Amino acid sequence: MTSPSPTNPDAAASKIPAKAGLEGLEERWSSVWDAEGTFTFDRTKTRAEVYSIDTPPPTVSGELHLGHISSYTHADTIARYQRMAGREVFYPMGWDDNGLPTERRVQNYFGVRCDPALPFDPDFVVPETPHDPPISISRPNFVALCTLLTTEDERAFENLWRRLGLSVDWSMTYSTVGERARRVSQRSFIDLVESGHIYQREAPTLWDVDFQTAVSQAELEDRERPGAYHRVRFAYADGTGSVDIETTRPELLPSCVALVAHPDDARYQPLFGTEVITPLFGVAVPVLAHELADPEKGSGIAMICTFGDTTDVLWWRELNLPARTTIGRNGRFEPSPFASGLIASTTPDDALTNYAELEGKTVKAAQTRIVELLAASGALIGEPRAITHPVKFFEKGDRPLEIVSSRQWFVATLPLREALLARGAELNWHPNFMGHRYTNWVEGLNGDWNVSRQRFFGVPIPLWYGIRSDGTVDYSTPLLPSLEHLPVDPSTDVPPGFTEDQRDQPGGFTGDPDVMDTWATSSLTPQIAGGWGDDDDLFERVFPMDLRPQAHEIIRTWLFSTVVRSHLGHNTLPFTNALISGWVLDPNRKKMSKSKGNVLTPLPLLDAHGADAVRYWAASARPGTDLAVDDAQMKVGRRLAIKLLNASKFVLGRLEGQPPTSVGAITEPIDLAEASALLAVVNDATAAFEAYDYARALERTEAYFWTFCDDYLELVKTRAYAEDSAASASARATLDLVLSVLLRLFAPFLPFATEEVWRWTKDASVHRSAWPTAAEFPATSGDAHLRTVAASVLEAIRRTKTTEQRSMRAAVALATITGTDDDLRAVALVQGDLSDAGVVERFELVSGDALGVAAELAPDPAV
RNA sequence: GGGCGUUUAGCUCAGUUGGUUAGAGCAGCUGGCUUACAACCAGCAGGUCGGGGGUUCGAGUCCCUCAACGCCCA
Repeated sequence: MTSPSPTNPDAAASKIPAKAGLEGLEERWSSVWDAEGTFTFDRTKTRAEVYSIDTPPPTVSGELHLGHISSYTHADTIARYQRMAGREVFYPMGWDDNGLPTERRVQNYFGVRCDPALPFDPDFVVPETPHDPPISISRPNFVALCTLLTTEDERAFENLWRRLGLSVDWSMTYSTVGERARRVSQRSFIDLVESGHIYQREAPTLWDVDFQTAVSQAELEDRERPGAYHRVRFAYADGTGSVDIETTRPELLPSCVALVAHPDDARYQPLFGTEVITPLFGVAVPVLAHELADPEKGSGIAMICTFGDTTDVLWWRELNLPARTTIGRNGRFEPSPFASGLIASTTPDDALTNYAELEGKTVKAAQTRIVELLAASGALIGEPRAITHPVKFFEKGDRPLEIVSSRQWFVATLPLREALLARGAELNWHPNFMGHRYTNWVEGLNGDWNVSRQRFFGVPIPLWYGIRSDGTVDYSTPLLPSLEHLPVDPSTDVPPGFTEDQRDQPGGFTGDPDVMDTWATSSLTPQIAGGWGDDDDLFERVFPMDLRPQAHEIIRTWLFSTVVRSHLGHNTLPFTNALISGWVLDPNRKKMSKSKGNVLTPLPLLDAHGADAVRYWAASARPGTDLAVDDAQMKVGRRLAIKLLNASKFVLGRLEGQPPTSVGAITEPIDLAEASALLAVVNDATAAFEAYDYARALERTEAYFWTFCDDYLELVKTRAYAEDSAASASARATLDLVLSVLLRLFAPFLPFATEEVWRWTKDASVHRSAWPTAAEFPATSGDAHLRTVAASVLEAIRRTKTTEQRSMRAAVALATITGTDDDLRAVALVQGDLSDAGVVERFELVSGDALGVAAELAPDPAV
C-alpha cells in the first residue's frame, strides 16, 4: 500500500503531459501491471485478510460476447475496490473448455467426427481445411484437436480480458479439463461414491438422439411445437365396453403400461382397478388413478408409456409400473419386444405384425404409420386434432428429447431439497430477488442429477467394473483408483490389481466409457481454483470464496450445482455472496442472437471507445438489470476519462514546484465545505461497494466530479495560481486532497486513466493504494450551505452573461445579492473567489427573504 | 398455470426509511475560444412519475387491482 497522503510532485521531472490523451494507455499500463505483479495474489495472507472470487470460467468455444464484458467488469470493480480497501484479492481466471460446445466447434472446424472404436493414429495430421465430408478419428486424436483449438481460444480470451483491464492474477489460470480439474473432479466423484451421495442405475434417462448423450434436467428447455391429439379406443378386458384416450404420441402405443385418470374424475372412477386392452398390440394394462392426470386435458384419461415424457417417468415410479422400452438411443424403434417375449400380448400374431411396421423407423415415421394402422383397425376415433404444446428439448439440441432406459451415474439431489433451500437462504444475493430463481428451481427438481455423459472431451468417470467369468459386467462393485493416481483415464489406465491384458476379458475389467457432465466439473471451480487436495494451504486461505459473480441464466446450472458440491463435500456454501448480472441487449433492447443477426462483439467497441469507456458503460448497469448496448453512453465514459486527465493536469500543474500540501492547510471555509462534500461521497461510495452496488458508487462519484469541475475548480482557480498566502495554500491543499481521493474513487471503473494520472506524480500503482477514508480529511467539517450559495450566485452570473450573449470573461460591474442573513454571511465568506470566477467588480449584499442575484454587466469593450 | 422484475422528460436512467416548486446524462435549442479540457464551456427548454382505487395532513415512494413488456419455472 502506498500512503494515501497528498501528492508531492517533483517539479524537476514533471511527467504531466502538455496534452493529455487516452491513446496507448491500455497497452502501457497492462504491461506495467504485469511486470510489477500488481494483481499477484499474496498467499501468505490469512483467510481473514483475503477476499476471494470464484470467477466464472467462460466457455472457450467461440467468442466472448458483450454479456461477458459487462458481467466481468462488474466483478472487477468489486475486486479493485476490495483490493484498495485492504483485502488481499484472490482473483484467478478459468476457462471452461470441456464439453459439447467445444466438441461441436472442433467437428465443424476440422471436419471430423469422434469414433471411440477407432485406435489412436499417431500419424494423424491436423487438417488445414475442414474435411468434407467429415472423417472419423479416434478419441485420443479427437481430444488432441479439442485441446489444440481451446488453447488458441484461451489465448485470444486472455488478450481481450487484459485489454478490458481485468485485475486477475494470470499466474493462477485454470481450465475445467486441465490436469488439476480432472484430479479434483475425480477425487470429488470418488468421495461421493464412498459417501453414498452418488449412485448408478439403469433408469429412464433424458436422451438427445442427435448428440447421442444423456442430459440433465438443468439442460432442458420447453419449446412450443405443433402436435395433434389422437383419440384412441381401448376395449375393456372383460369385453363389456371401451374407453377413449387422447394422446399426442400414438406411436408409443406398444410401450403403453397403463391408463391414468384423476382420482376424483367420476367419469373414470368405475374403471379404476380394471384392465383394458391396447389396440393393435393386444396388451392388457390396468386403469389407475393419479392426481397429476388432468381432467381438462384431452379426454381426461391418458395412456402411460415407457417413456413419452417426464410425467410418464413420474407415474412409472410412483405407480410401480413395468418398463416397456421401444425407442432406442438412436431415436428409432428397437427390435420387437413382442418377438423377444419382453411384452406379453393377448393377440401375439397381431402384435408381431403391427410392431414389424414400426421397427427401425424414426419416431416421426412411426407415428405416421401407426396412425394409418389405427385408422384401419377402427381404433382411431375421428380426425387428429391439431394443437400447440410445450415439448422438452436439450437446450443445445434440434430434435425433441426422448427418454430411454440406460445406465447412468446420478448425484442424489432430491433428498437434499430442504438442505439446498436452506443454503440458498444463507447466501447473500445481489440483487436479493435473484434468490427466488434458485428457490424456484430447487423446489421444481423432479429427478436426481445425471452426471454421466456419453461424450468424449471431458473428465472421465474414474471407474472400472469387473467382468464376470461369463463375460457380463458386474456393475455392483465399481473398481476405484487410488487417490494418488488421479487423474486417471479408465480407457487407458488399469485399475489396481489388474493388468492391461485383462481389459474387456472375462474375469478382467472394463473401463467406464463416459465422461462427466460439464457442470459436474465446473461445479467445482472453487475447489479447482483453490487447489483442494493439491495445495490445501492455499485452499484454506481462499475457501469458501467471498464472491461468485455470474449471469442469471445459469443460476439453475452453475450456481446450483456448485452449492450442491460444496454442501456435500465441505458442508458449507461455496461462497458467501452471489453477484448476479443481467443481460446485454442490442441497441433496441432486444436479446442478441445469431439467428436475428444482431450480435455485437466486444473488440470493435473497445477499439472505438477504449476500455475505460466500455467499462463505464458496463458499470452503469446495477446488479441484475439488463443493459442495452449504447454508443452514446460509452462516449460519455470516454469523455469522463478525458475530463479526468485534463482536470488532473490542471490540479497537478498548480501543485508542481510548490511545497508539499497538508490537510491542516485547508482553512478557507469554501475549501472545508468542498472537502466535506467529498467526504460524504466517499462514505456513500464505500457503503455502496460494501453492498455490491458498484453502479451507485460510480454515479455518486461522477456527479460529484462534474460539480467539482464546474464550480469549485472555477472558484479557486485564481486563488490556486496565487502564491505564498494561507488562502492559496488552502486551495492547493484542497485540490490535492480532492484529486487524490477522486482518482481512487474512480480507479475501479477507469483503471487506465486513473493509473495514468496517478503515475504522473507517484511510483506505485493507484490500484494498490488505500481506498479513501475519513481519516485523511480535515477534522473540521465545512458548511454545506456555502457550496449551495456559491453555486447559485455563479449560476446566476453565468446566466446573465449567456442571455446577453457575452463571453464568460465579461466583467460584472455590480452583483446585487439578496438573501437571508445566512445567505449573505455565506456570500461574504466566498466573495473573493466569486469575484475571481465571475469577474465581478463590485458586490452589494441586500437583506431579503430568499436568495436572489442580479448581475449588471460592464459595457462590452468590443462594441 | 406458478414465480420474479420492469413501467419516471424524445432516449438511457437516479430518486435511500412517504415530506417543501420530481433529478442527472444524452439527444434538442441558444450562445460562448474562459491560460485543465472546443474530445470544451454556459444557459434554455422538456416529465405530474403505466391505468384505476385506497391509506395518510401529505405518495413517484406504502396497500389493493388492472395493463403492457421482459425473464425464470411448470
